[in-house]
Amino acid sequence: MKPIDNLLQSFGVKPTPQRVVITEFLLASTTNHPTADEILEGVQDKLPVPLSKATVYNTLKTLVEAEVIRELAIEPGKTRYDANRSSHHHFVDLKTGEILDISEGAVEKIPINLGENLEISHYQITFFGKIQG
Amino acid sequence: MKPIDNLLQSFGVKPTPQRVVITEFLLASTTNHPTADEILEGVQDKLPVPLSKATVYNTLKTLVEAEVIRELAIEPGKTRYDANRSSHHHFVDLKTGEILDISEGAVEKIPINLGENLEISHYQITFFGKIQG
DNA sequence: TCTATATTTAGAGTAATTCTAAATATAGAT
DNA sequence: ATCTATATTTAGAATTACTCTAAATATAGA
Repeated sequence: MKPIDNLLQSFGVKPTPQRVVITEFLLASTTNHPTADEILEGVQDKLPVPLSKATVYNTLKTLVEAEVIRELAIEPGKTRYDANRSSHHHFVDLKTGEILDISEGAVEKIPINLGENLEISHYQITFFGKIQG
Repeated sequence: MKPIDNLLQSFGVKPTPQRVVITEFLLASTTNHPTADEILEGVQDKLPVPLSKATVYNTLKTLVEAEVIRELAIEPGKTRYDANRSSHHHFVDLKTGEILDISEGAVEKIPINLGENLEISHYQITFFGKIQG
């Protein structure tokens, strides 16, 4: 059995061909965090049957709910998807819009206390800047 | 002259009635960070003329470009607007979706070094958690 | 007041996402 | 292997958030 099949199984998701190729595509997309359209575009040739956008959206929803992938709200109006399951932050290149993952270990832990009434479960930092040539 | 008129003037934005009521509405919305639709809904009675959604979107764009307000990408698919111009982060209540501003001073500065090739211009933290009753 | 420019408007258009209903695939019972 | 119930996928319609267009209105400066 393919390793992706195992991954999906272990998250309780039945590994259909559509889900497998979409998950593979996302795992291979380390710096672009594609949108649903980009996923459809990048994946449709990898199946012997036509792939509909409804399936892409259904699959992404299934994978998000099973916590195989994460949804990203970085630019207004566009939902991007991220298959990096380790805790991490993001760096957005102000020139190109490229989005890099920043491992949690790269950023010192913030000592936080926002007051007694705010119980923090997690936080997410988005850095904006330029990638040096 | 109204203080809002002055505020808009000082950012180089001509204070039309539509812009004034939209800016007032946003300044009064400290915990909900409304969407364009919520703004249209909340503001249309405050003018003697009908307010069109094109005007709401035009005005929001003008205000964002003039840096009177900020656009927020927190939930996928919805753009929210924030008239708090001081540097701040956000706290999202996982139960209600309510979004609170967290002043920059409430969070210790992070000593950051993401490597030589990443030049950070600013960062933005989103905290997720629960507001204690 | 006149004229040029800016702003606003209603409604059409577009892009991203969701819904619907039918077709196909799959898993488990026989 | 076959049958049947359930899950998945599909094409296309529908919805939502947003943008565009062209005409009407308002405003600023000559």
